[in-house]
Amino acid sequence: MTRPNQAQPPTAPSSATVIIVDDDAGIRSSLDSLFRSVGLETRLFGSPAELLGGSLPNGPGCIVLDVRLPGVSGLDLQSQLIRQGISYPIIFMTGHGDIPMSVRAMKAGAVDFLSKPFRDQDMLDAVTAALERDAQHRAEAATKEDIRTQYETLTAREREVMAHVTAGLMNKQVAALIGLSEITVKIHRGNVMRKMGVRSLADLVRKAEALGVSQPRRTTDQT
Amino acid sequence: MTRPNQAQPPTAPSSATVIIVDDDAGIRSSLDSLFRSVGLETRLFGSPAELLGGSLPNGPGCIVLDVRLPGVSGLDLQSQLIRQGISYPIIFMTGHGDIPMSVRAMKAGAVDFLSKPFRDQDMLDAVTAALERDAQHRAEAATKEDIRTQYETLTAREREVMAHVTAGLMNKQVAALIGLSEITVKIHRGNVMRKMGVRSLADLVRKAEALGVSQPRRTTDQT
DNA sequence: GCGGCGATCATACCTACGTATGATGCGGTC
DNA sequence: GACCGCATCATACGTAGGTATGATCGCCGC
Repeated sequence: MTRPNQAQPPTAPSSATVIIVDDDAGIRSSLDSLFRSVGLETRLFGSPAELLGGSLPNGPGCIVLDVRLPGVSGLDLQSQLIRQGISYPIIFMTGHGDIPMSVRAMKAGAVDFLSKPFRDQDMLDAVTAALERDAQHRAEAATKEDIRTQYETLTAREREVMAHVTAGLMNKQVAALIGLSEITVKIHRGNVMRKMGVRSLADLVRKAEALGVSQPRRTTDQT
Repeated sequence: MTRPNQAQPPTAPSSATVIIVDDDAGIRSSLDSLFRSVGLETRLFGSPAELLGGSLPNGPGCIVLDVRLPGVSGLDLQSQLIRQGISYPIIFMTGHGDIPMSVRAMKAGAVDFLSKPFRDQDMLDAVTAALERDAQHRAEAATKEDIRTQYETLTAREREVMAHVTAGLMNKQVAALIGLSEITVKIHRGNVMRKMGVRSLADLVRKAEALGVSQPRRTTDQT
């Protein structure tokens, strides 16, 4: 099995990694085969500890996780990963699950919850959905990260001015509010536009929204 | 049972309605008592048909639904309500449910999925969560509806100008783009600001974003 | 056919924005 | 101590935005 398609767009499913966590070596092996047969990379772990100890791939992917695991349970691992900011979508498998367990997992954001035995196709469908969700999440996170990187080049004053400007205040109002002359506000404002990589106020407002900066303010009609 | 609390804030839990759908009159009755005991209004239905035929309350609320129902199943009813734009959060109950059923319901947006018999407190917790979700949803929908109402007072030209202006174009660019003089664009722009009830471009941009109007445009640094 | 509304444009005036030039002061760093 | 980044402000000029006044034109409904 050679892989003739290495130079593909990074969002292509074939460059994604499925992280398999199950204490049954047989299950790991058959899932490994299943995912590799459709061109996916895999990483196998026998326990949550192994997963947390080992290094996770950086690229797109998802986790396929048995609920009943040695040490920490799958659901606990889910919470733990969420707390650690590891945001791979999770698909649960279980041999002896019950409804409350599945509901808890889904409430916590699981993509799917499959009872063993499951059909290969069901698992592949779930993984496809998970990878789509991951790709979506990554795209949003990347955009937001770029904006945040730009925002971090701003000085304290520039951030202050940005907040007020994107809230809809005029330069003179900003000046009065933070005790500056209008010309100084203009300079800061110009710096903000340059550092944030925008050429219109509209785009600056959008970036400010993405960052959660700026108070929306009351501007509804009359005085 | 008089209702001494008619003049309350609309978001107060006690003014919310729980819509109960179950074919078992005993269950209906005991759920009715449970919810009324904590100050909630109730509406009882024995089948999906009754629910769809009857008139639903306009105010905040949620639906408590048995999965197994005469005629349409609870899950089908869920899809149907979604298609009809009825967005009450749904809590499922079941006596003989299985995991795939619960997963399907949760994927489709159910708040919770309780197996009978359940503890009263679990049901109340689920309803509380559902009402919170509903309140959140209503607040967002109301805001968006207000903005849309304003947007609908705009003429075709005004909407066109609004889209370009909120995309970050200058008046003269908008004018060239749609073949007008700059002064005409200014007039439309002024009308847009007035009709949309905003006094700053920043606020207009935010409303445009909420409406999904305006193309974000490429403004990243260099030419 | 007349009135109203929307659309179009011109002139004019004022305000707001943006930037260049030049200058001062402060708090760090090398 | 010299240098640098940041912040501050003034003057000045050019562009962009906003609105008022006034006018023409086309469409639609009464």
